[in-house]
Amino acid sequence: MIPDIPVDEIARRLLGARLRTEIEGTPTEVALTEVEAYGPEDPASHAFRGERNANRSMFKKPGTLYVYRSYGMHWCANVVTGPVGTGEAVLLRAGTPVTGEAAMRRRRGRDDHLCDGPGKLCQALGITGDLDGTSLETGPARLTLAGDIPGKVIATSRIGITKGTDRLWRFVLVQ
DNA sequence: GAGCCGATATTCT
DNA sequence: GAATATCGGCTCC
Repeated sequence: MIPDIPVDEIARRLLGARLRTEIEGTPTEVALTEVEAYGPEDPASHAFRGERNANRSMFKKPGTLYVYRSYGMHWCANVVTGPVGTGEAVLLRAGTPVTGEAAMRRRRGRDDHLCDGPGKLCQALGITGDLDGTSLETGPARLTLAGDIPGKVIATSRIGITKGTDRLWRFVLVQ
């Protein structure tokens, strides 16, 4: 499912892809609009200092879902990309609702800003640490790549990091 | 809309 | 004890 190309190129191609979850019988789906790539020898990456308990699934095979807790209270979802053991992943930062918007409102407890941030995206889709390490092909959360990128892509520096800020590996879909 | 700030878990120094 | 791939609520324009 994940092509064998550099992680930043994969990140770019994930824009417009559909991420669908079916949690407790409730289907929800978004189209991705914002992602960030994290590569090997990348000081901003969780994998930079090697494999640990918390980032174990980042080293699994491409197409694995890597979920981690951020700032103690939010979940963030990543798509593992590199071959087994490399620790490459793409952080899914934001999307637009496609199906199950009512369920997203319920989970989020509000009617706006449903999935315009990494933590919010996970909450809207019902993604938690329980899904860490599951397959995006056969698990409760599934990814479908878009044929073409539906719009214009801009690349910027990544958000919320202090190292590796020179890499323009944050990709945002506009229009 | 921009800017501050508190809440909170896990890891590393 | 500090840092961190954040969010939401609150201010003040």
